[in-house]
Amino acid sequence: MKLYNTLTRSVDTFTPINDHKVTLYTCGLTVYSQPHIGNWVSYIYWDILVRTLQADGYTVDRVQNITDVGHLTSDEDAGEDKMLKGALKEGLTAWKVAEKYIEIADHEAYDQLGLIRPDHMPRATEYIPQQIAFVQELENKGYTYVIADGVYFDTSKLNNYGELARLDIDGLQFGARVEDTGKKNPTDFALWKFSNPSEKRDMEWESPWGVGFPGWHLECSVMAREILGDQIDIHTGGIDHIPVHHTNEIAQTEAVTGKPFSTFWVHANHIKVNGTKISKSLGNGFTLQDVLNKGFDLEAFKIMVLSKHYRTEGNFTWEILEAAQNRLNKWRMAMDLIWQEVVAADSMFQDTAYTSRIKQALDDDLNTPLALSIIDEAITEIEQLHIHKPRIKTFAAEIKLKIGIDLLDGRTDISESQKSILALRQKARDSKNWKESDKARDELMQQGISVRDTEKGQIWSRIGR
RNA sequence: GGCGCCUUGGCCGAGUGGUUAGGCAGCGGUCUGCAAAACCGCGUACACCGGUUCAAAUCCGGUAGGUGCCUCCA
Repeated sequence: MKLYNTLTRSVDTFTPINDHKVTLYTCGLTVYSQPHIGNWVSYIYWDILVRTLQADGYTVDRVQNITDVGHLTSDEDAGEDKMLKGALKEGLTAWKVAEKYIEIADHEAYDQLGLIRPDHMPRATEYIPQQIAFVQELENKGYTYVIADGVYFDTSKLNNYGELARLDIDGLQFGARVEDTGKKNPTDFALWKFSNPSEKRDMEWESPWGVGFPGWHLECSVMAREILGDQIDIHTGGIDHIPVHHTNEIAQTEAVTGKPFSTFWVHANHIKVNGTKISKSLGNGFTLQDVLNKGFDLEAFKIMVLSKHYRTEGNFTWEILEAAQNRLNKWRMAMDLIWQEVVAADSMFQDTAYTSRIKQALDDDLNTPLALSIIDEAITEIEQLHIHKPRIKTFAAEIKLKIGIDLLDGRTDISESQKSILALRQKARDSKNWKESDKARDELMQQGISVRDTEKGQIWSRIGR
């Protein structure tokens, strides 16, 4: 398959380090508040990435971390601790806040959105000794220095620092909005922060340098290395991570290992809400529950997300979501044909003609909008009664596997009594008893089943789900 | 202020030099009552100006508007 690599700024053919196994690391959520739809957008794309790699015959070994330790609200010295902030707000300890939102995020991602669960979901707090050991390695190699508030990474020791983001180091200066805390270079970042003695922290640990907590970027480098090894195939994240977080992950890991960290860096663009960006600090993000409360299916939300490419910026409005819901309804209603005895058109449905094109689209840098348009084509052909029931079922199974959307989800044949109403209606129609036939139609409609008359006879479909 | 990105028909959104994207909404029509979320047909779109080329939505330059990062965030 081909993937856009932020390192090279081009769409490159993907080849893993090992023949059939792909190691994949995804930056996970910081679990201090309710996830919003913007958070899920990226994970929906990474889900497609995993599915596509699997369809290409790879075994995917995937790590998605859980950031359950509070790094500061700023990469610099100033700012509040996010976990503490969340804890304070809810009257809980930082540990309890983490527990709460881990549970919520887990439910939303894997139960509600039906994403594939990563193979490893390590928590930052479970890797404290390893993080300390990692900093010691950096210290031994001479990449660190200690100042009043913590242990810092000296970015000037690397000659390729900032390569990923193409940072213009000379153009960066100690900014006016950042206090000068004694860092040697503006891009230097904390590896280990010391606890402020005047402040009570829920989360702090002993270290060779003093009591404190790990810096923001450390956990990803450490957990990726501990679980997947020194070098990985793909590292994913949101575009916001390019200039700082991923840049610093690369700096730390490559300083320790002396080898390229990840072959591919893949970044998802953000979705906006009504044209402005979603930001946790602005608190303007809708949640999955908001989507459900408005009567939409989460699969419609997934379709809305996938109808744009992962690298282009998206926008969320209820109108756009409604269009996606209508599209989903149409797909599902076509599926109802597999329960019905309709006379097929001359040619029969060719599932593989569509699924191979879908695979091709996904292999081309995850072109999900194109893949969805191919589903549209397939559905149109099915609606034209080019039917072959086993192939429609195979097609639906393939869509579920490759796209993660179950077209047959919860759909069943109509009941015997509903079938007899249908038969009665046909009888009434044959004798042109319109009053009776309309009554039957109304009765079925009340049960959520619409009937339409075609030259091939009556066709029913369930409305919505 | 510095560094980026974006601009496709009412809405969403593929497409990177010449061939129909697709969906949603809308309009018209079809199927021997009506209806229908079904089918068929309809929009001749690519911000603006200039350049390159036999040929540009697609390449180059400029203009305008929008937007992102430079503070946490997918």
